[in-house]
Amino acid sequence: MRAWVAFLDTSNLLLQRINQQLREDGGLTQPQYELLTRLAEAPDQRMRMAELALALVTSRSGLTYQVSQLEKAGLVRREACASDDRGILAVLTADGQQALLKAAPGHLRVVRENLIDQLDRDQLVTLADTLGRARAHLRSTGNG
Amino acid sequence: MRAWVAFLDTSNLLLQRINQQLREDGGLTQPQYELLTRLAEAPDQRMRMAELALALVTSRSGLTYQVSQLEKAGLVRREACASDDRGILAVLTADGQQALLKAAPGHLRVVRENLIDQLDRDQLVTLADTLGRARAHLRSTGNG
DNA sequence: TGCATGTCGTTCGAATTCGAACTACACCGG
DNA sequence: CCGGTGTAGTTCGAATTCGAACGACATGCA
Repeated sequence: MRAWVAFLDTSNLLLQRINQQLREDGGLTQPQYELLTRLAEAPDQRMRMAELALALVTSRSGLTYQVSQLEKAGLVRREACASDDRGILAVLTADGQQALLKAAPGHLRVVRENLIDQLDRDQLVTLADTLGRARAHLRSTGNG
Repeated sequence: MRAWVAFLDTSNLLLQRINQQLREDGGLTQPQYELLTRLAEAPDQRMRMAELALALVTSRSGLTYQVSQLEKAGLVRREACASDDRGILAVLTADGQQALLKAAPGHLRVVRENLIDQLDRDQLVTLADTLGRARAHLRSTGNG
């Protein structure tokens, strides 16, 4: 249980720092940064809404809101899905790329200073493996 | 970086499950459960507002809101602070105790099933130590 | 004592989140 | 082709969050 409390505290503290950093840096919030990152890593830099919502662990309505915000800011574009008329693809724009490149260094610095540099390499590898395992279990039992 | 992404995902997934479980179980939310727990662990089951806000990693205004909600529900009581006329003490009531006892088993079960049981004892100890270290660093560099 | 600075908790408005209800479309068995 | 069931994305209202501004009190120094 000690582990869980430490886990939650660390998560909250880090998110606090990250949001603070991103706000000083430019107009992005943490959820928005995360969203853009997923799009940047996706094939053709586009993703289905439902898939994106799952990846970001947010509700579909919440995703609709954030994508709308980013679309107004010109960082993301909506596109119809060829294979499914119901589907919408969120696509990263050139401006979105730029915003991500601009915000990335500060973001990486905060994560590095506050998490990575506090641990040695073994601890870090163990942490990634351990949490990867927990995440896999959580995803595999999704709502069932 | 893999570690940080896994960290964030796991945290979000677990919070999702916990909130879902608590909602099915009875009227508490996760932040409220966390708040009551801190009070239950505190000497005389009471804490200063500012101290509580720090412990829960939330804003002071956010804490005011949650304490007001819990006060309306009768689970928490506000008390003046003897040593500082500005201060307010949040105090756990008997009903608050009851609510905590009622919600605890389900909460513990979810954390156990989804995190603790997925790891062996070494991993768990390492995780607690590792995150404890990161948390200590984050707290020691608080806003400075 | 009197003033300057800082802290405590609250209030306020804006932004973000969620779940439920809804519309449009896909898919399957007849 | 056609109804029945399920999924995709959005809209809506309610709840929660934050930061900034505020009034009340504490603390240090002259």
